[in-house]
Amino acid sequence: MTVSITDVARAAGVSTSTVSRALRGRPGVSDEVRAQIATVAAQLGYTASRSASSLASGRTFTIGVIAPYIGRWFFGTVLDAAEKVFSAAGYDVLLYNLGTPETRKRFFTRLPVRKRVDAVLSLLIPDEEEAAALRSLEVPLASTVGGAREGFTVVGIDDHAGAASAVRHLVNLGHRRIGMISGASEPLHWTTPLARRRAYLDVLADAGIEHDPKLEADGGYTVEGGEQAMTELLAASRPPTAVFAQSDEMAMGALRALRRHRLRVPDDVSVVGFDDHELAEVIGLTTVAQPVTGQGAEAARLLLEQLDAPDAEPPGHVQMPIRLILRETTAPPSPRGPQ
Amino acid sequence: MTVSITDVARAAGVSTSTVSRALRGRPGVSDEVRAQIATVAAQLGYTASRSASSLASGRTFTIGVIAPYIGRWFFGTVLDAAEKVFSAAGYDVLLYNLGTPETRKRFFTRLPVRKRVDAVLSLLIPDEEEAAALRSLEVPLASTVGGAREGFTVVGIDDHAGAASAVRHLVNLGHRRIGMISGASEPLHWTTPLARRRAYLDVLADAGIEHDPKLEADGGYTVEGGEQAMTELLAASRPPTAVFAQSDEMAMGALRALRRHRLRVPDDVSVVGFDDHELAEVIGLTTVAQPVTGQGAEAARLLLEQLDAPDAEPPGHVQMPIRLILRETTAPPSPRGPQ
DNA sequence: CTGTTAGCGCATTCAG
DNA sequence: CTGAATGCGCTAACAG
Repeated sequence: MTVSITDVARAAGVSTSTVSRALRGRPGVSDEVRAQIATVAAQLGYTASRSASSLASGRTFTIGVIAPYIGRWFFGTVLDAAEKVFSAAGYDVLLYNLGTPETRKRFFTRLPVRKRVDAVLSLLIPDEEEAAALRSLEVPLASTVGGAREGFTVVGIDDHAGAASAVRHLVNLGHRRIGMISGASEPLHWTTPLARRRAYLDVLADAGIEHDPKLEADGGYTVEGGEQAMTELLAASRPPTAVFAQSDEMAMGALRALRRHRLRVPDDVSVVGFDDHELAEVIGLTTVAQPVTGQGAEAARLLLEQLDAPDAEPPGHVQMPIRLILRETTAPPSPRGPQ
Repeated sequence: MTVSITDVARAAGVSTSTVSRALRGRPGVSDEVRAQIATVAAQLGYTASRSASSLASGRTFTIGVIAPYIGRWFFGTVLDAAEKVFSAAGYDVLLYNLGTPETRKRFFTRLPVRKRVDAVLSLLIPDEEEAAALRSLEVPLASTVGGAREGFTVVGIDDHAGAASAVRHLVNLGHRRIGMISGASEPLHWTTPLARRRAYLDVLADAGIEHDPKLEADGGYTVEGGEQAMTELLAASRPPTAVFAQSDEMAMGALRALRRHRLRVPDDVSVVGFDDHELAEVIGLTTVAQPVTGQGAEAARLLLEQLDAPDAEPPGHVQMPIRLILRETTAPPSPRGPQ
């Protein structure tokens, strides 16, 4: 039924080892024979069985990618970019969507990628135990999120600097009551929201603005969460005149809440997001842009580099540039005061 | 180094076949021995090599998913949903991003999934040659896009009915000059935009409205494309009072163009989209909703069903429900006329 | 219920 | 430059 290397060898009148060498471009085959074999293989529609060749060689030509979500813009975009780099180099991508605690736990205990991938790209921040499990695979590891981590090549951004630039922008515009909608604070090892919050506090302190805990709300990184969080902030006795949302999706939720409350943006309330979501421009959202596609591609590239040169010292942490993009959702506070 | 089935067998004092049977839950092993083996395997941190077991059994427990994009909302969402179903059933997902003509061509000529997957889910519409290539894999095939197709289980929507409901809505509001921003018309086998256009023409004809080719523009399924297309439409001598965009992303681009032209929505121009993108609600976009998550999950489920019962006749075409969602971007035409 | 024996399809020694 | 032999780790008959 399905054509194997033996069929090609027989049809070409050579041995299977010659076929193997010829097709993979290894030395030790005359150009003549090589061309002949290529022709025969094409005719027969031969493709080497990945299972068999990985079993024999130990290499899988497959990269495992683990992510907490796929449908969400940031992750889909990183994945898209990384996949292109991998496939261009002849690697396949094995995808694991680890959104729920159960799937996540099952993945790390059973480690289905063991002996199945040549490297792993993580789009989620593993806790210490999970990181150890990944290291036990003994393959190159990379990540596009979180801070530096032993055994991983992390291609990230300076979350503190990014968040600081957003909040400082609001301060410079003259805002004093600045709220924040933060990302999920639940998994403690998820350092991103912590770093961004730290920046928020630091900038306020620098500006001599007293921190008001009532001006903080959790938006869980979703549009709905952002909407709820904004609603909470508006319910305060003295609502903010400006809000820093830790992600564009939450910022969009905030915009919706403001619209429902008949508040104008930026006249009544200013809003800054974080990410530069593909629709941020459509909406006119002021935000901190991070090179999402670039992060995915760069992480993939660095992983391939390690695969090519296993002995070289892998880079630990690569910082990608960020920049504040001013659009239409921020302005000086209304002279009439909040509301 | 890495622990194999032989190590487990030796440690448990049984043969490798018993270990194999025990760990895969096959009959013919006493509960006692099975439990013992499970313990030993866990202690040693044993995971069966997928390469070896697929080579031996012919089954890969892997599903190939091919998509034209991943970062774009529709595809990311379908993929997310499908992956969850597959992984819950113990299957891994091999992802192929076939966005460019080159990657696409390479995939279909080399067919890297051959002997590597137990089934294929396609998020793109293959042309006849590509479909034949997939059929040659001799594994169950499913798709979430396009119309019925031989050898495929297609979980789609009634594009004609969906588009018709959108255009009819505009007609019912009293619009006579109704424009359309269509999806990429380039690959001829891409039937979706054709079906939606057909519906547009049909509804206009039904309403006794003469079709004006100047009221159609191509938006290539992107936000930027939608913006450009809308700009073109506005440049017409008699611009439309309402526009049907074949995707929400193009509708969002249209909204942006309208804003730039200082036209109010829906007062000056009404806009309807298609998809119910996650941000459509945030923007208040009237649109035709399709159950994207449901389509991905259902297609995955049907594929697994075929894997479980290879002899059963696979369903050819499953129609998922659609519905028009009225929000804030559509209203009767302004009594003052266009502009 | 359990062990023995053969491959699955290929890459890689080692000879020639 | 080429072919013959060996084994990667596992599953699937086949015996017992």
